[in-house]
Amino acid sequence: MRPGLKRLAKKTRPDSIRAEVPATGPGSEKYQRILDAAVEVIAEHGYFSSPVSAIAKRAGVADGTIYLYFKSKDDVLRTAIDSTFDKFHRQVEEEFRTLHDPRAQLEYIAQVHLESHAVNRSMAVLMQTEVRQSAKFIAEFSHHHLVKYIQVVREVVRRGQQEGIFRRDVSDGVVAHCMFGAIDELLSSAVFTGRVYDSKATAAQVMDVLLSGIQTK
Amino acid sequence: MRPGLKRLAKKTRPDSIRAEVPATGPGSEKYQRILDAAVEVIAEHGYFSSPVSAIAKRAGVADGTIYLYFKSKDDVLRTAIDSTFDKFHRQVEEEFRTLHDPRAQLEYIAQVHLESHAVNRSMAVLMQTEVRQSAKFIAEFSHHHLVKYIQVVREVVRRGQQEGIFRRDVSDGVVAHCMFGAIDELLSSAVFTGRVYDSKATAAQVMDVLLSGIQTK
Amino acid sequence: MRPGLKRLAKKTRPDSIRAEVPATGPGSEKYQRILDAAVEVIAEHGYFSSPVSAIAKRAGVADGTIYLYFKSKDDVLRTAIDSTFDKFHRQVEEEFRTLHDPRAQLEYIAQVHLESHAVNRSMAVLMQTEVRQSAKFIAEFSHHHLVKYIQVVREVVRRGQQEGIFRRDVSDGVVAHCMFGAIDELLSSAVFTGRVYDSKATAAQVMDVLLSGIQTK
Amino acid sequence: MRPGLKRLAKKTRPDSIRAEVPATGPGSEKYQRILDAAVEVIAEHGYFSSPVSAIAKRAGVADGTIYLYFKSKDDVLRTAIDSTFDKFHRQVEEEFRTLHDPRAQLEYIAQVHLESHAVNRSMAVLMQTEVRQSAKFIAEFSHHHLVKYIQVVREVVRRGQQEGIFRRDVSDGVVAHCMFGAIDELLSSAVFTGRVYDSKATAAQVMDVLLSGIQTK
DNA sequence: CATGAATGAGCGTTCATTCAT
DNA sequence: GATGAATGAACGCTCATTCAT
Repeated sequence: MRPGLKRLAKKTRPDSIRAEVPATGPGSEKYQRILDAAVEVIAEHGYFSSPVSAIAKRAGVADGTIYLYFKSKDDVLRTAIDSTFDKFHRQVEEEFRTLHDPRAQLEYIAQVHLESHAVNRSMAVLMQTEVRQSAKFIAEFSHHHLVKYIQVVREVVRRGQQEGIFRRDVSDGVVAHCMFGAIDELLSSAVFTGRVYDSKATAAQVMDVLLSGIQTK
Repeated sequence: MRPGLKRLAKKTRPDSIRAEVPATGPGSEKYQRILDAAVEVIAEHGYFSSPVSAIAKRAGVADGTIYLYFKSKDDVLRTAIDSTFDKFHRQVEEEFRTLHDPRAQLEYIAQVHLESHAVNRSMAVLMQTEVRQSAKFIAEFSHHHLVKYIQVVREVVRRGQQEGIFRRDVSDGVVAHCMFGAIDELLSSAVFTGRVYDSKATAAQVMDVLLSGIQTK
Repeated sequence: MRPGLKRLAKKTRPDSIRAEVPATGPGSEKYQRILDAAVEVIAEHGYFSSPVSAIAKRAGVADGTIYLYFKSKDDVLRTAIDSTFDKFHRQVEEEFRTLHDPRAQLEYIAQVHLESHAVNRSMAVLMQTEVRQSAKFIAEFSHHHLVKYIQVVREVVRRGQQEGIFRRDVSDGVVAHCMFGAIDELLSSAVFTGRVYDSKATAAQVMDVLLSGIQTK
Repeated sequence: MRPGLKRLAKKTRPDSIRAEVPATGPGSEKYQRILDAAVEVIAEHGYFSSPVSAIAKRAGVADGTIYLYFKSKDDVLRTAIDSTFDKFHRQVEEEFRTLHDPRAQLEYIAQVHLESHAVNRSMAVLMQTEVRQSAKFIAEFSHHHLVKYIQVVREVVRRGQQEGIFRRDVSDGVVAHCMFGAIDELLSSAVFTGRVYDSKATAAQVMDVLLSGIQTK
């Protein structure tokens, strides 16, 4: 891509040769190893109780090496959280292309959210423990991700209301927060107790409660 | 030493009466001032960014004084969180003596939970931001409180199921987590955005969703 | 590797002629580029605030390359200072072959010294800011150069005294230090304030003061 | 002084009892010990080669203690340099009250300047080695001090010119820089070689050269 | 010759905790 | 009981230097 530009700048090194992955870039193996190590260590001890040296050790690199790949300790955590949310949103976006029923869409979101536990337990712990921390640098950028998540749910709820599937006399915002909070709490509880569950089945149960309520008719 | 001063200050109250409240115990005024200061400061800057000296300054005492009342910095935070949960449970227990309808009981819990924001904003911030921290010393004992909260809700749900008010085909655990999570997330969102709301009205909305679901009949 | 490129650049000069200048020796182009870059960067930020990587970048070489041409970071600075003093002494020596009047000799030294600002401003800054640093490795070898400078002036003064042009009742050492210090301070002041001046005119003024004093007769 | 104000704020602690010297203030013994240690260590190894830990060790305190008395490592050096210049200016100001002849005034300045070597050799080294360093934070505030010194000399020179004692056809700025430079260089040379001299006699010699020139009549 | 990723010792600074007063 | 000066371990981060390629 943009071959003209590149060729102009580095005429002697054709794109065909190691065009991908700059040595210390996001794609390199060490980059990923550091990220994974950081997620593990921070999940175990918390951000502030995880010295950079502990992350480096877990990743099998020297302390200083971390700073070849990331600007700061903050940057490592930020990157890990960003990429998790990004993956979540990409997955949801992809599925929504073929899944149009609002009920099914909500259930899909619930399921993907709950699956995170199984996919990467450390990351799930980290998301539960650090994302809402009050340290301003984390809180502020994390908040942005949560807002985006809520917005996606709100849009689905609004569409469901327009289509007459959902009640119009409840606030889409309240519903979105309730749904996110319910799922997040189930996940959180599992994270803290070490319980495992079936994501699909649990998602179905949550949706049943959300859609029909718990009161007998 | 300095017996004159002491006598001057306490002259009106014989030692025999103050015996139950040790000078540095939970009842003393300074004890409470330190706790309040800690909650405020930690709510503003986070636990790890709140030096003990900042808490001492806010409380109007010397740094060292804190260690006459608490074993450690951890201990201060732990105590603050403990007492908040204790108060919550006492309040719920008290109300349940006269409030027996499971629906009303759940709504009462929701309302008290949501009210915490208005009652002590700093404490609400702290509960949202520090309680789930992964720093082991906080996470582990916090978990105990959350479990107790969930258990109270589960019992109410189970009673509702026995009384035929709630559906029997949903798990009381899932319902409890959903309810706690929904309320907590609404509170959390308000904390982060600085929004204010009407606790009673919001509690009613949440209960409406939880009891009746969002699906049109 | 990349033999084509190399051959293109050096095609006109057979190896037999380049034999005297080892590839990484003082005569090579890269050697000089590194020295120049070092002087510039150090003049801008100071020795201790100039990472080797910054010098390498400015010189357009890799960090490691510097160590092919110099033993250490110290060595780069030392070499730069050495070569500046050497050039100064060579220039003075050359001129003295045809310039024999002690007054004219002193004025020539003053002028060359003051000209350094115009010739290479970065080098002038570096000479004013780093040469007297207390970091032992710099201070000690710099001192040697200053001593040599003073000695040249002393010899001129002594010759002037022998020739009856200069008073015999003042110490040649004191005079030499006064002259060096006066010129150096004028240069230093210009370096720090960014002022520019006419080297010849300023040299004349300094010599006027030194030769005739400031007192009215 | 300002007893009303003080009494208002601290009514219970009469001024007569330890009215001077706040515990960590500039007057305390440890404050001075740290300053002295810093001057010594920095004079020996240079600012950037003097870890705070080395200064602390020399002062016989823990590393952290330094930060109870100074804001930063910079602050220690800055304070040392400031107080030296302040003392110099106070001394000159004081003497000028009774010493009015411009020639005598210049000679007094020269003498005080040269005496610094004997008074505190480490401080003299530090003044020679760090004051003109290029590290911006030092250079900029140091420059301010040098400018003030030069200004004092210029004023004396101008007064001498008005009184007809000094030639009017030489620039007061050039004369001031020459004089400062000459003295500073003599001092510097003594500092680097370890030579000792008689301040009064040397000051007299410098003034002789400056006033009468080195040329025979 | 040239590269630049990797190293790890060393830096300035913070802060929970202690203890002499 | 109360103080706050003092401690020193621990932190995040930098950078001179090496060495496999």
